[in-house]
Amino acid sequence: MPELRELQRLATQVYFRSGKTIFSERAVADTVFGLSQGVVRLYKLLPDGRRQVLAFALPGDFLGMPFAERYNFSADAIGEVSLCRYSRDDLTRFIQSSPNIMRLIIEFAIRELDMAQDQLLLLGNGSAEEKVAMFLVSWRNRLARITPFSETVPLPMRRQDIADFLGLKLETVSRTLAKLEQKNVIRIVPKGVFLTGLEHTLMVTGRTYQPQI
Amino acid sequence: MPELRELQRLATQVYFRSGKTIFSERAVADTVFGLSQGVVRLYKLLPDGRRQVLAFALPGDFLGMPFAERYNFSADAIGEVSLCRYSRDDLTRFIQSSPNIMRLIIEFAIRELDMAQDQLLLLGNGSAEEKVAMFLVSWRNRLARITPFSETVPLPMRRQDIADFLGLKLETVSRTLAKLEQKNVIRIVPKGVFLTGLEHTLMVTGRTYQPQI
DNA sequence: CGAAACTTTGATCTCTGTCAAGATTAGTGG
DNA sequence: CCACTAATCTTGACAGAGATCAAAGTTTCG
Repeated sequence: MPELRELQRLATQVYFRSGKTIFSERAVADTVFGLSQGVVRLYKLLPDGRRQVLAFALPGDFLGMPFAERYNFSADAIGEVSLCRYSRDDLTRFIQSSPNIMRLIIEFAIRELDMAQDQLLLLGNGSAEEKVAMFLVSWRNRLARITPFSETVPLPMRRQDIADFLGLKLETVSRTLAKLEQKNVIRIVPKGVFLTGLEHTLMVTGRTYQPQI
Repeated sequence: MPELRELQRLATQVYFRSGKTIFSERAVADTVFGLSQGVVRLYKLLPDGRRQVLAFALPGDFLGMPFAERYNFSADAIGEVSLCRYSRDDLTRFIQSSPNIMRLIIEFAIRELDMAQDQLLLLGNGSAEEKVAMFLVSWRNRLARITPFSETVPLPMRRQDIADFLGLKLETVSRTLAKLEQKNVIRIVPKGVFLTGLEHTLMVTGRTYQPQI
């Protein structure tokens, strides 16, 4: 689509170091980001400090929605991150200029919604083992779209991040990974896991998250 | 907005009796529905029969998304329901005809996404009591937008539906309602509850679901 | 009225959370 | 490069919220 070239010109490259917050929930969303490199955790906080990680964004993902007044969640860098920053006004003008782009945005929103709903299914119904297994498989599948496929899956995020994503405690994540290793369906390696027969333990659903864009 | 009159002419009124399925997940979405009267439960199923209720739709809500190829969830009537049915092609043409409408759709999608993410926060972090209390308050608030405000909140859905919405078992929902009644923050009445000091028990978050459209 | 569906309540069990102690890894400065 | 400290991760023991199993009570509806 020729419009996408145009979009490039509106972007400013920005960088964040590991752990830095890119934006915070409820802040006015005068900029929108597209992730170029690295991994970003998107999350919401409760007043008492409990946290729900909504997603781990990968290169190609949008952070924040055009047309949303404020950010609906916070985002911070997991490792070094580089982003395209767009001014919201520029982006809005750009989007409004083309029904094609409009439609892309709607389809993007629908995919996001579907992913969130799949996660609801998992959070509401899964055992710890189902949750962790499902997370590993869907993470592997998403990575496979942007890097050469490998059964050794890097896990740049902390155990605490995974726990908050799955609605578990970090000890439970750790124990569950150990259990999966006992079952010989994964092997835990530094900063990642090596997947073997994991799919078979996933009777939870034949579906995995559809990667975006 | 004058376009909304136009939209009326594209609709066919349809009716469903209590318990009937309006559409099923994964089916080709050649029609889109707007809910006129009644309550609809939106849900996903796992192969083994576990169910996640994603939302209870109220009059004014859209069921299914324009531009989505297939339904991402199933929907059935809770009580008698009347709907506006639109052919997807008609609706697509109509939407594409106006950037204003396009934008409304995007904003609708964003609201839906935000609601889903709030529910993730609740499912991942809430105790049974927080979940039930939060459900009652947000349900009351949504109803308040379409019917004269009343502290007696009708609950047309089954306990099982509430349980599947909150990621609990129906016995737990029943027990938790009983506990809230003991605490004198609700009173259980036939087909509903009477709310008294419930907000105070909600330290979970000051936020409640934003009703849609 | 009677059967089926739904809800409540009770007893027990189990998974996950909680608390705590080590082990491992990462980061820093000498 | 190594020693030292802080952060992260693993593992253990125990407790508790919610699940499971079961039965009784209530509502719905033909």
